Amino acid sequence: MAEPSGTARDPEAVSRFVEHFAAQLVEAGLQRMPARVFAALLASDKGVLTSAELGEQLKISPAAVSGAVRYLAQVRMVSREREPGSRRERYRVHGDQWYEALTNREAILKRWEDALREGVTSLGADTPAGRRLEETLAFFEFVDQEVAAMMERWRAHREQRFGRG
Amino acid sequence: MAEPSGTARDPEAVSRFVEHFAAQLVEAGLQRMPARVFAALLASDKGVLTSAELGEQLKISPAAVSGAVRYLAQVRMVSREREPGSRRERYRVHGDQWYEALTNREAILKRWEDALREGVTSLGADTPAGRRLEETLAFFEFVDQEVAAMMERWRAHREQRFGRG
DNA sequence: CGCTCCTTTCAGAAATTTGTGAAGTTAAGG
DNA sequence: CCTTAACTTCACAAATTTCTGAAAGGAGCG
Repeated sequence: MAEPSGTARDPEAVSRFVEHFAAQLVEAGLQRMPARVFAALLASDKGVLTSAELGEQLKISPAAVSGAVRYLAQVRMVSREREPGSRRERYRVHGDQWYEALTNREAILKRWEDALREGVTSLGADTPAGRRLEETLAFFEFVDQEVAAMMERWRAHREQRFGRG
Repeated sequence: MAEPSGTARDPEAVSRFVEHFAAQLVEAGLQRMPARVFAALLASDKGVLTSAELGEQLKISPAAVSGAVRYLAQVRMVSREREPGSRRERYRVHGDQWYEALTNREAILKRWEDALREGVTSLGADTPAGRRLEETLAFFEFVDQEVAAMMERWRAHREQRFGRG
C-alpha cells in the first residue's frame, strides 16, 4: 500500500508522477523545464526545494533550474526564499498562490480585451465584424467578473473541506 | 469615423487587428498559423472565409491554411462547410461555438485530474505531498462545475444583451 | 469517363526554441 | 580581504517546430 507517513518516499513513484503531470502541463502550453520544476515542487513533501535538489532530482543543469524558476516566479506560480544564513535559495509552491496564478490568465485576458477593443474601433462598431468583436469582448469581460467570484467561492469551499491550510 | 457598413473595408486596418490579436493568442499558447487564421475569421464580415481568401489575406500557402484549419476544426474553434455546388470549402467561426471551445480546456482539465489522482494514490493520501495533490485535484473539480454554470449564465447574459444571435 | 479545380499530404529547408558548459557575479564566512 | 559556495548569464550545439513547394488525391462538371 502507501508508505506510512514519515518514511522515505519511493523516488521512482515521485518521478513517475512528476513526469506525467509535467507532460500534461506542457501539453497545455507550459515550457518543459518550468513544468517539470513545478511538478517536482508540487510532489515534494514540504512544497519547498532548493536549486540543488531540483537539479539532482530532475537531472538538469543549474542553468536550467535558474531559467525555469525565474519564469515560474514571474508568473507567480512559485515564490523564492533566501534560506537565512546561507547562499542557498529555496523555491516554494504556496497552496493558494498558484491557483491565483492560474486565474492570472487575467493579465492575458486583459490584453485580449485591449486588442479586441482596438479592433471594434478600427473596424467600426457598426459593421458585422465590429459587432462580432464586441460580443467576444463582452464575453471576456463577463469571464473576468465571474472568475473573481468563483475564486471567492473556492476559498470558502476549500476552507470548509480542508480547514485553513 | 468608421466606414459606413456595406463599404469595402480598409484592408490595412483589418490586417493590423488580425496580426495584433493573433499575437496575443500566440502568447497564450496557440500556434501561429491557427491563431492568424482564427483572427482573420473573427475579423471577417460574415465570419466565413474560403481557403483561397485566407491564403491571400494572410500571405500563406494552401498547405499552411490546410494545417491551420484542420487544427482549429479539431478543437472546435471553427467549423468547415462545403460550399454547395463547388469544391470550395469555407470555414466559419460560430459566435458561441468557440466560447465552448475555450472552456473545452475541459478535456485538458480532465487529464490533469487523472494525473493528480494517480499521484495521490502512488504518493499516499496520508503524506503531505499526497494531501497537496488532493487539494489541487479538488480545485480542478470545483472549477469544472463552476465553469459549466458560468457558461449557462453567459448564455442568458448574452441573449439579454445581444438578442439571439 | 476524363478534365479541372481545389484541398491534402509529404519531404525537406529554414527558423526558432531548448538546454548545456563555462565564465561571470554576488555574498557568506573565515 | 580572500576564498568559496551558490546562482545567473551567455554563446552555442542540438533538437524541434514551422512553413513551403511539389506531387497526389478527390469531387464536381462536362
